[in-house]
Amino acid sequence: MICNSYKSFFKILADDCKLNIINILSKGPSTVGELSQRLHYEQSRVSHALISLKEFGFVINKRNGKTQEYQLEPKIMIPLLRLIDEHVDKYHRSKCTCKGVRWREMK
Amino acid sequence: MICNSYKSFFKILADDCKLNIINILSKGPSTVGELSQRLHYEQSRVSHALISLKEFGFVINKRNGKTQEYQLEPKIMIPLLRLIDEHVDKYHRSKCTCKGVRWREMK
DNA sequence: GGTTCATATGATATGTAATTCATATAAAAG
DNA sequence: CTTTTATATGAATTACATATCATATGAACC
Repeated sequence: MICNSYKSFFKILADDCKLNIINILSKGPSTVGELSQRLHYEQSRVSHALISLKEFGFVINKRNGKTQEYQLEPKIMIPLLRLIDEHVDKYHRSKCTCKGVRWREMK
Repeated sequence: MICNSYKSFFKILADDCKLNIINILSKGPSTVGELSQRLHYEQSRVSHALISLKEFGFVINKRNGKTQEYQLEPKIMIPLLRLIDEHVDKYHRSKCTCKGVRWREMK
């Protein structure tokens, strides 16, 4: 493996499952089970996604007894999401059919 | 199509070809042919990549006679690349075997 | 108008990462 | 120490974006 950090950076985030997770975590910490329920995803699907997000430093976790609480790594995720929001607003507001809705869950 | 702008944002960038193009364009504008030569990519490969970058507002273009000159859209790309550099530095310096090299072309 | 150079478009095949399913670990509780 | 709850791991299939190849458009020059 060489210096393909940029590719990994984007590839990891280019996924409905992980983005829906990030969207929920942007409102506060959550556990694997909670995410799995709210998104109607298999537990293992959420777990796989969280682990790859964690490996790249997008989320951090803390064990609480049996459960594992995940949250966004604020230093990267907050400015990143703001940057994307601004870009999306500017370039794609017109192309987006759902007015005022910044986010909609994706299968 | 619904509001999947976030997914598109990352999906478009999660690609060696487009990232190598962005890397070159970060040093200045270039044409399809120049990029194709420098990267040893098929012309159509570069063209496809540039068009999808353009559709999402990552690059802008200007026709110059027969050639088409592409450049990065500075408002989004400059802060984005800086943000990623910082994150990659912080979280992955240790995992990267090639010291001091920020970028290496990828097949 | 015909030819050449530069880029774009479209359809199919290919390659890679996510999903799924089965199972393993880990922690608490009885 | 067995059971239950919560999460993680691994292997195989599936799904989807990219690469390729063939062709089309577009601009300049004769």
